[in-house]
Amino acid sequence: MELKVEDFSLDSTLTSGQTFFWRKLDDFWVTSFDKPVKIKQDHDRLEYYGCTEEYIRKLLGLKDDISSIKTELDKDDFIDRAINYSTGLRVVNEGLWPATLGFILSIQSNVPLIQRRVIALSEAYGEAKEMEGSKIYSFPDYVKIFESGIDKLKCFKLGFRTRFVMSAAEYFYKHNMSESLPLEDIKKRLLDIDGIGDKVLDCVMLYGMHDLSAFPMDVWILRVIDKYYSKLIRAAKSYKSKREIMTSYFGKYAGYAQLFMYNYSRLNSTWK
DNA sequence: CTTCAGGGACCGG
DNA sequence: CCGGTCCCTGAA
Repeated sequence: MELKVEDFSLDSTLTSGQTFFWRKLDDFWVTSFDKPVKIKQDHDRLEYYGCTEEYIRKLLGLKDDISSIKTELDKDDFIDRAINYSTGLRVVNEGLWPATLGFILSIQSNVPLIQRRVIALSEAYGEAKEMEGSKIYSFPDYVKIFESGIDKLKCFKLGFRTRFVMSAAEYFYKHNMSESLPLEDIKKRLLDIDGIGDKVLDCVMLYGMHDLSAFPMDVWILRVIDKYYSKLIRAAKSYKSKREIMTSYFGKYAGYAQLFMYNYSRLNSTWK
């Protein structure tokens, strides 16, 4: 199966720290959020197996009108540079639970470490499925995590994140966390989970629910806005007040501005 | 060997 | 709002 794309880069989208459950096997990127899927890009052509075109377009943010979004966000010199540096980048839409687990595991961690943790958990709490002869584990299941108990989870050396992961698994197990709930209800519920604060919440809403108005601020973004948007944020000290200012500045697509700025700010990072 | 930071959250004051 | 602390890993 294949699909034409424009202003899209599979490599940069999947290695930009939004999603942690992809592996590159030969020329293909492979994942299994529920069933095994593999995708390869050749210029403006995406070649994919294991799912529908609709699935791909949703998962990789290909439904977004990226040129309109970039035009609307292009409000100053700095974001203009970030936009031009981020050709092909899209905000993914990987689902509520995958984003919740991924960004709990991201706390005080670097990207390769997060990826290793998700892979390791998938081999214990995911389901092994076959794809063209090779075994692919699906995303860690919160039911299995909860039912297996805390002692097993400790084997994965997640540090203080162990109880956070169990808290999330228990919450998803016991409550109805449907993605079709109103966004405000989902936010309120997520904050009841031990290990989800403002920042992780914003990541889950942006990358898990594709709420493009969400504006997660990690240490890199905070450095950037302190430097380049100091006039805007002025007296704002707290996370909430800074977020309020930045989202009202960039508008309903603030999440894309955040992704471009994050990507641009990591030019000199150690793992790129 | 030690030190430090990595896409923070939580608790106490 | 501020500052200390939490667990683990890898780089310096």
